[in-house]
Amino acid sequence: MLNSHQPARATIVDVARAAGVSRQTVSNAINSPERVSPDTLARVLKVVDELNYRPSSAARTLRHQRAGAVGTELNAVTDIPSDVALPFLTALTLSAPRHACHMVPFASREAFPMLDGYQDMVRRRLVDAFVLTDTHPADPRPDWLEQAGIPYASFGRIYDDSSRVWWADVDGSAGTRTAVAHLAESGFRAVGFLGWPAGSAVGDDRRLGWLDGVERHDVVLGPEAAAPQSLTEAITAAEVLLDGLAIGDAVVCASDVLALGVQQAALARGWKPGRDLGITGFDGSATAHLHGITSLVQPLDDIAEHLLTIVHDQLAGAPAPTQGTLFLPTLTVGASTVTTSTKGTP
Amino acid sequence: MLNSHQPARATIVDVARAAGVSRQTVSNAINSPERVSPDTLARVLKVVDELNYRPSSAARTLRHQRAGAVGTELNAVTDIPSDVALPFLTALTLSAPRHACHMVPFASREAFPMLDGYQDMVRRRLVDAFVLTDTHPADPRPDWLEQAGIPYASFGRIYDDSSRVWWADVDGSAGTRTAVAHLAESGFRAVGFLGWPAGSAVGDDRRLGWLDGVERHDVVLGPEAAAPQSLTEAITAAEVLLDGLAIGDAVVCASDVLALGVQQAALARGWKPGRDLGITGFDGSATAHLHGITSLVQPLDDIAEHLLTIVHDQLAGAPAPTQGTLFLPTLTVGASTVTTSTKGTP
DNA sequence: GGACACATTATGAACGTTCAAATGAACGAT
DNA sequence: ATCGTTCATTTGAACGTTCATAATGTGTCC
Repeated sequence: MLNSHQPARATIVDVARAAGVSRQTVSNAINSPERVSPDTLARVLKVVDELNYRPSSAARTLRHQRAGAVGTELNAVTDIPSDVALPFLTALTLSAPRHACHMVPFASREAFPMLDGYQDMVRRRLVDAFVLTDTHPADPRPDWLEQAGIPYASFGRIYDDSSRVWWADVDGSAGTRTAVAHLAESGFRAVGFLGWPAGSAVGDDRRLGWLDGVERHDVVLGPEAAAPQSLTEAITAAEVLLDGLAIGDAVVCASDVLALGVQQAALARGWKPGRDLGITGFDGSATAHLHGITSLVQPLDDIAEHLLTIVHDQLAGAPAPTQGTLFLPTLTVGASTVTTSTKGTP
Repeated sequence: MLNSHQPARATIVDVARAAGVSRQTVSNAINSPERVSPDTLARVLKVVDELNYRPSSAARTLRHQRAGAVGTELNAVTDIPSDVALPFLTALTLSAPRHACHMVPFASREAFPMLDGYQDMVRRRLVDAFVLTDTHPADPRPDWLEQAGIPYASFGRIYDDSSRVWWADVDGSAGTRTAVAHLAESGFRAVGFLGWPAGSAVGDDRRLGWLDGVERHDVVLGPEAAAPQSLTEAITAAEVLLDGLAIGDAVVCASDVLALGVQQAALARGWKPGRDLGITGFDGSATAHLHGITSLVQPLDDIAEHLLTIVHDQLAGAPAPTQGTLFLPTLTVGASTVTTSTKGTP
């Protein structure tokens, strides 16, 4: 008996009846208040409040032929989720109400038929648009979505084709340049680099920022090494890298996991991160936070807001921008670049 | 011109016309195929396929007075997200289609007015039910939802009131008991415990499993210590704990972060995790995976499936269960409990 | 005072679907 | 031959909203 029936929910006609006006006047009071006289507006809104009325999103969707929802795929294929996936989804979810929509996540364990989930959501008209993540070269999704006329926005460059403009990304080289500047200010001498194997666009970009930063600031060019996104391999690579560095030097890393590898390798040879060796990571992930590693935090809130603006504009038929947008990461300082320890060397 | 208009989407009447039948027959062909003759069924389904028809979820929602969606709140208040939040949401998202629904996340930066998001989604009829996470004692949500007649299911016990039955959780004591058994089999001698400060129901439960396991298996009771969910504090506590242990002993931890603290403390004194000291964590988080720590993986897929079944049953008016459900975590072995290293001691 | 502009409110229709009830056809049983 | 029965299919209505349009009132100008 407890959960037999939800309390009868008020509809627009209930409000209209109670306020002594017509459906349409209630609709106007909510959607275009300027079209209704001040006193009736007040009366209607009072009733709306009393009855706790909110327009049914389903009815609106049916009428407007617009779901008011944006789909986004959760990566359920790899076991280890990206460190930024949840914060990014949270940022999208927080931004969505500002764009009068909500997010609808979907996922699939199949690696191959990537488009199925997208097709299904479109056909059922559950979403109007998509936010893509983890776009890679030869990604079929942008192509398919454009041909189907479905708006989308990608977190991450679309490498396929430079004519694609519906994306926002983090300015990697600006980030590592900032990291070098910070290390220079903190008094570190030589600055090395631990990146990913060459060929990754994101990684190459971050490496360039390091090179550029070293040139611009008062630090010595240190050695560089590369490792895949794995802690053990990062440690191995870091050990070699540290052989070419001395106490008082620093390492800029292309990711937080790589930075963690450097930190572990440093600790293994008795170097205290921060005091003896500067280390910076990239992404501002929970991993960096947990281990006190200075990192470059991605402005996920801004990016999410921008991406939803993009799809909103597309739905409204606004003209396309001429290019994608880069956002600057911000440096958060952790123990790994703080030289003045309580028992530290001057 | 590119994205001027999406291709005209087929509706049920389009299919009906093309197949030479009525709306309702198409509807039946999709929803109750047994009610339509075999040959017309085939004909209709063929047209459905050709036109790529899928019922509009908005129209269905309006007709059925059911959103076919389940809301779940993303924690946007604390900076550091839970390690299991994303895998759990992914599991829910994967399970949802099996229950003919989809997930709708929502979030708020406000810590205080927790119910606002829930109220809003219900009033707009965007969701039929909720999946709760991070339920805590004196949590207002279960009470409010039950009074409002809104189905819900909680991942995590509802401590308030034992009459609450709409939850599923991980069997913590069974987990740590399994961990002790594994350590005993692996030949570790004494087994200590690093937990959270007493008073947390989850933590106390996991501690009991350790005690119980030590009693049942051929290991010596080691010392115990406590630390909050912070790496630096975990390391500090672990240092004290290790003073009471010797090479060949082990530590069971209430969480992966605590286990990481033990691992770091062990490395700091030159003990190799696995070979010299067994370490187990809890949750099977990305942290544990990254650092090669043996952990107890929560069966998130099963839990998600169960929770959606619960809300589905509530919506269908099925009788309530008599109690919540516990799920057993499974042990994944990492380097932190592997004694036979390539260059190891026999 | 009548025509006109304007502001405000009201009415019919439609979005796409499914339920409830009606229609028609086939088939035995009486 | 007629009457139920059953099965396959169709029709009318409704879910709640907003668009397009119509109706109403209110004042202004000549």
